Amino acid sequence: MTNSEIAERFGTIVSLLQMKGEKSFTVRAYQRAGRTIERFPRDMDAMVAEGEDLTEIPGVGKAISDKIAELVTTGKMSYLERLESEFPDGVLDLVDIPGLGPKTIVRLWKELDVTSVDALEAAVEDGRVASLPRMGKKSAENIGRAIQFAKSKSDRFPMARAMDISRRLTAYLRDNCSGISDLVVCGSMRRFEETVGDLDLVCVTSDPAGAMDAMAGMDGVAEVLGHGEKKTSVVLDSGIQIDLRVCEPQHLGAMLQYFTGNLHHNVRLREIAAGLGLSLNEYGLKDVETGTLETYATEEALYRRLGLQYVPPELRQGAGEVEFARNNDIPRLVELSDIKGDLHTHTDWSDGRDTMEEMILEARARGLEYIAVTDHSVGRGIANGLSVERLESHGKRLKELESDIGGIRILRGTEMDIRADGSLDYSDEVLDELDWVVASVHSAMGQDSATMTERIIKAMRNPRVFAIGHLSTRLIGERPPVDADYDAIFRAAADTGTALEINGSLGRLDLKDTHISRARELGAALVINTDAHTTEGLGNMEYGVSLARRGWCEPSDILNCMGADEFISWLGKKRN
DNA sequence: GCCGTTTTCGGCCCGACTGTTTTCAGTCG
Repeated sequence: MTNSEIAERFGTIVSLLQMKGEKSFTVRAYQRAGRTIERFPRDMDAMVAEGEDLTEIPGVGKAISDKIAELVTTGKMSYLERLESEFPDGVLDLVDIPGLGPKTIVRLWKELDVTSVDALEAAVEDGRVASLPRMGKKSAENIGRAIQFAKSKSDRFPMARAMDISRRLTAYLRDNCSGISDLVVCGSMRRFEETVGDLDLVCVTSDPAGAMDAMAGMDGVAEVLGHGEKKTSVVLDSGIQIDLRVCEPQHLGAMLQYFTGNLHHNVRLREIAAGLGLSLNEYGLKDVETGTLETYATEEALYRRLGLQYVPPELRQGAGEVEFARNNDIPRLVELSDIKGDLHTHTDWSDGRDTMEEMILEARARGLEYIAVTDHSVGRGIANGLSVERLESHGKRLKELESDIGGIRILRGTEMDIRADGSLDYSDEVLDELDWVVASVHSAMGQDSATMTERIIKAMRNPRVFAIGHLSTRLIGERPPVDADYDAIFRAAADTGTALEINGSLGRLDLKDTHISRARELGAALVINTDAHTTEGLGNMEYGVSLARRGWCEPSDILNCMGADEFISWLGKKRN
């Protein structure tokens, strides 16, 4: 059973406990535990099998630990089954309807015998919902619309899609509102989660009403959920929700902090504030005794006042980072300017759009000291993979360009297929002629865990393989990651000195954050690459860096933070 | 249900908006 599946069960428990009217703190304990488990870098399955103490996990105590153990060993959780038996089937489906909370769901069930989405729809139409006390025509209409929305809405948006929407949205607001001095996209996008639920924008403007109206009146707004003086919420035709909040400049620090989150990070900060006799809200810190408000124009100042080191947005996951900040243990995370080379790029020799020359010039313009051009190997027929003969010409051409273009070192590379049996697409003799080899899985992705694990480790044992590309092969929202023993792969990477790629292409973001942390812990070397197929694709480095930051990477963890000379000498050592 | 530079018991974050109400409950983030 995967961690996600376990987390899903905990999500169900949370909904049921809320409907039961259980103490909010109990509910929150399950909520927190579920979230922690979902993101935990190791499988609960394996930890239980190895007899490890789950209560070491933050937010997991005796009760929850026992429930996890029962679930992974028997496949069932008696506590959950008991809870489920207290509610009719179908009531849980109502939880997914926005605006409908546990209190209302229970009322609908007890007072109208509504136990399914269809029954609710009928009750809205025949006026029974509107006739309930403290409900009314408008509430019933809203529920009706929410049902339609829930039926059509997509889940969270992959980062690639959300980034695109966010860019157009901020451009629209800047073009259509006068007086905007700051406009920051906060929330999960600023934390660089791999998917985004909604977009949270914070805006400083001399014309708040204008910004509120511009948001509500934008083309492509399907529905206005709220339209107040300080906050406007809309849903776009694409189904994504936008929350725009305006504030005054002296509140910006607290406002950014508040809307960047995540929830657990913010709760932790408020606890710390409370310990100082202060109450943290989106306007600043309020002295509990006197009611005086301290305001902060920057997040840095706010964290400092709380006795904390500044926590970069990517780390604000409510996973212990606040304690690190308290002890001044937040490392200096890798930044885009630390990256000196790109080690995974494609040109029109295989399935890239642009020429070698264009790609190299763009890399140089971006300030890189070196670039590996890694067109596909022969096995990628569909991607115009290079035969041994073409690979030879490819390398020659790159050497010519290195001297013609100048100012950037060029590595003759390949992104070579790891075949289904773990053998490689080029012979050792061919690989010996190359400067840099990334090996990747592109086929037979449905193999069982043991086969896939052995396949990848076999490739790593070849000293000519410098790095494994996009290890999990997932495409966010499209293709699941391969089934493999990732811990075993990370250990083998450390043993063989093979680097693992952090692929910054927005559709991939692979390794994912928790795997990065784990691989780093186990001593594997990492590289951040763009997997660019166009000159613009070289901009993916920014995303790869954000992802690496979510994995707590420092420049020393990342091979391509080395300057060209140092890196090339590392290559020589690795090969021997 | 979890947890401890306030604590092994008694705490546990805070405000905007809406709808149906005349003062607030519910939901959301």
